[in-house]
Amino acid sequence: MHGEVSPESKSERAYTAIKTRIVEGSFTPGYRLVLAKIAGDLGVSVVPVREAIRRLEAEGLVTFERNVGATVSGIDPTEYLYTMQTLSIIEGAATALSAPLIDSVAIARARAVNGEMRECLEHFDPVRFTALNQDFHSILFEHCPNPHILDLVHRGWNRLATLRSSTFRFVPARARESVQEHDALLRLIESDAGADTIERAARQHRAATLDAYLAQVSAPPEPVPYSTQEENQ
Amino acid sequence: MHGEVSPESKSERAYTAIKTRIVEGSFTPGYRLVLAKIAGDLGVSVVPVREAIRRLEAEGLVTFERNVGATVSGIDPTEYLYTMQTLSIIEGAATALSAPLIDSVAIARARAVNGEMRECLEHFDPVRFTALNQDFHSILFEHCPNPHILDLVHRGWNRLATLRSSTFRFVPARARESVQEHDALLRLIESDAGADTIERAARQHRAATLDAYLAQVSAPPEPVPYSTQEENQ
DNA sequence: CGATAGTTGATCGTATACGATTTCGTACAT
DNA sequence: ATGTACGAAATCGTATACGATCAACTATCG
Repeated sequence: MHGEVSPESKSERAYTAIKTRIVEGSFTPGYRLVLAKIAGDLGVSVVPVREAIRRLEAEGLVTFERNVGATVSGIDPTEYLYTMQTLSIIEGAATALSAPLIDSVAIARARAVNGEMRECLEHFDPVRFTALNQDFHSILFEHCPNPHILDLVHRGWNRLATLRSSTFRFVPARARESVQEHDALLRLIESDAGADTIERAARQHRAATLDAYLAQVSAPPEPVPYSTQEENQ
Repeated sequence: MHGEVSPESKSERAYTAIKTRIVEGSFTPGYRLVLAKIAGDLGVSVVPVREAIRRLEAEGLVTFERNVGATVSGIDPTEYLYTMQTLSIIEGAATALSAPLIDSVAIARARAVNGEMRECLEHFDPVRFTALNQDFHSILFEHCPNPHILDLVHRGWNRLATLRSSTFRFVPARARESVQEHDALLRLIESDAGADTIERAARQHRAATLDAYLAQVSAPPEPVPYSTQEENQ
């Protein structure tokens, strides 16, 4: 048992391994990515790991500083804001472009997922709800014919995943509205509403979640021990 | 005595060097990026070059294939289409977000640039016109407060630069319309039109260039797959 | 007691070396 | 003449080695 043809390079494996741990949350924001450590864990040398980290850097999942090292990015609360805003635009467009290509089967699946979300509202589990939320939206934008846009949407979701906020943990009230808006969105798509209408609705849907979050964090008295300056609006 | 403290790593230098040559066009699409060659030219080893290429790969400027190598991407004409469509969305949003922050000085500068473009129409030089076009739009979106979006706009422009088509070489007729639309866009911004209006105008402006290009390259007047007919609602 | 210079350890940056894979040309057989 | 098999050259992938840099700690001086 030797020489199994490995279809993916070690660099690739390092990339997916690190990315997975970041997205799944075992590498939390701020986590220090030490090259030798990771290389050791994966049983490879540092060179492939370096390449992997360069890619992750270009994607914005990790922050890199010369002669210091890489850390999982996403601590900054303004980062969340920027990411959500960007995603509202990109995902809105992706959903609109995708809409004409969504068949009734996909609609039914989306509706089923949204049903689960509705059930989930009872004994509320923010993490599960967020996961379902991603499933739901994936169904809607995954048919987007423009691969660039689709890629940007995925990157946006990954970024959000690193922030691990589960958003809805902070604004549980928003969850209920969210489910309703999902239904409305599905109806729009089903009725072949104009791309413009769908785009606006999808963007608005996400923007509303962001607004709810912002309203929430600006009210409570407990300031975060890190940096809490900036962003007045 | 020893070399001046170099604030940037060789990896960094390799990155900017390669990127510059791609954007400036001395590395044309399809160009084969041989690691050892580049390393030799830059007087470094292959390791930093590999890292640089990984980053460029993640940005989409180069395409990478395992055990084969990297090539400057952008040969595919559909790539142009996808990039333009994506950019129309991103740049539209960036311009709209930027608009409220554009002061009269910037407006004046933009108007001056557009004046040069108008002059340029006489003895038409597509390359110069395209460069001015970038200057013009840069003034409009550069104030965008969301760094992610701004970054995406830059990446989009870079991608376009690699395709080096100068677009207007293919559709010179579009140049004249373009200048007029620029004026209209400036008027909208000056009059504090709604973000929505500005976004729509900016997006439409770029989409129209894309449509003109598509109409040009496909002689048979087929309904174009990804054009911008989405004004119904 | 506080501040600053020196020292040590951890970690990064890059070069070099060598095995692995692909590509392409050439010779041979049909 | 065409197709296949073999082999050599080019290029990539990864490991290892070592110098460079940064951060933390300690010791010494005021």
